[in-house]
Amino acid sequence: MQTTNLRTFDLRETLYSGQIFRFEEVDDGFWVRVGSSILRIEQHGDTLRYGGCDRAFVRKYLALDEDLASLPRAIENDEILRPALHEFPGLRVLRQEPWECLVSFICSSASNIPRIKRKIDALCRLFGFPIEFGGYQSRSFPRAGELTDEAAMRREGLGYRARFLAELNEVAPSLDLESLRNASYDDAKSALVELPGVGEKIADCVLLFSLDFSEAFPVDVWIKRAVQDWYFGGRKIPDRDIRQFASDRWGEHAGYAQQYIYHYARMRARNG
DNA sequence: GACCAGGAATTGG
DNA sequence: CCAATTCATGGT
Repeated sequence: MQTTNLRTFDLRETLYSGQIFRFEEVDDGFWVRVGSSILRIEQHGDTLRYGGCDRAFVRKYLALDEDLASLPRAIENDEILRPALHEFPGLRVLRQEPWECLVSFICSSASNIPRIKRKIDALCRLFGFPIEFGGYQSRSFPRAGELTDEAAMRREGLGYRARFLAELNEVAPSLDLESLRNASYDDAKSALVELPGVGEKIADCVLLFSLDFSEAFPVDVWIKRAVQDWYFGGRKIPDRDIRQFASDRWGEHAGYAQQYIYHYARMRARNG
């Protein structure tokens, strides 16, 4: 177990903000499954204790290397987001591995979080291999090319997403997601929406959560309702106009604005 | 049992 | 181009 010091980072709020689905809170810390690894991560004040990976991985995955100098001001200046920033000052956008992110968010389509978790667990049971760390046992996330059995995925409750995943798996060998980092936001997004089961929302999730496109603004139903209610007096606004609004208002920080809107809206909904 | 959830794809203007 | 409908399944 190693430790590292932090300035502003809130592990708990970050993990519960809808970016990843393979984690479990146990004994004042978290088991986080990523790829074929199991991480144990605990936060005690501004100290992070972790095991199952090295320091470089933690910095990359938790995006502790990110330059957030101009972010607080961008959100602080938005009077609607200011309370969200003050309530969750350590909320961060993680940096996931793109294949796992893409597959996970294809599973997320038309599902709430418990259902998303079940679908992803089913994929790991079907196509992953056993993994263990610190007495915690689980299964690895399927790699590109390993989502081979559409019928099995249907039996395990993946529904119509089974066909998308099987089709995605077919083109996976020629799919270089990392190379999209070198493209413009528009070009990278255009490439992603060509993939089966990937529309603009999921493309934006992959761009924001794994490929460092901080301007990406995924519009799901929570974001749509919140933006309509908070910025447009409750009027119905098309998704395209919501994305344009976000780009105009927050620019390169739209991704973080989205994360604050999503988490804040969901936490408020839970408390009535 | 009807209806809803919630994104993508398809179909019908 | 835009709006309506369909998809698979679990929850109310």
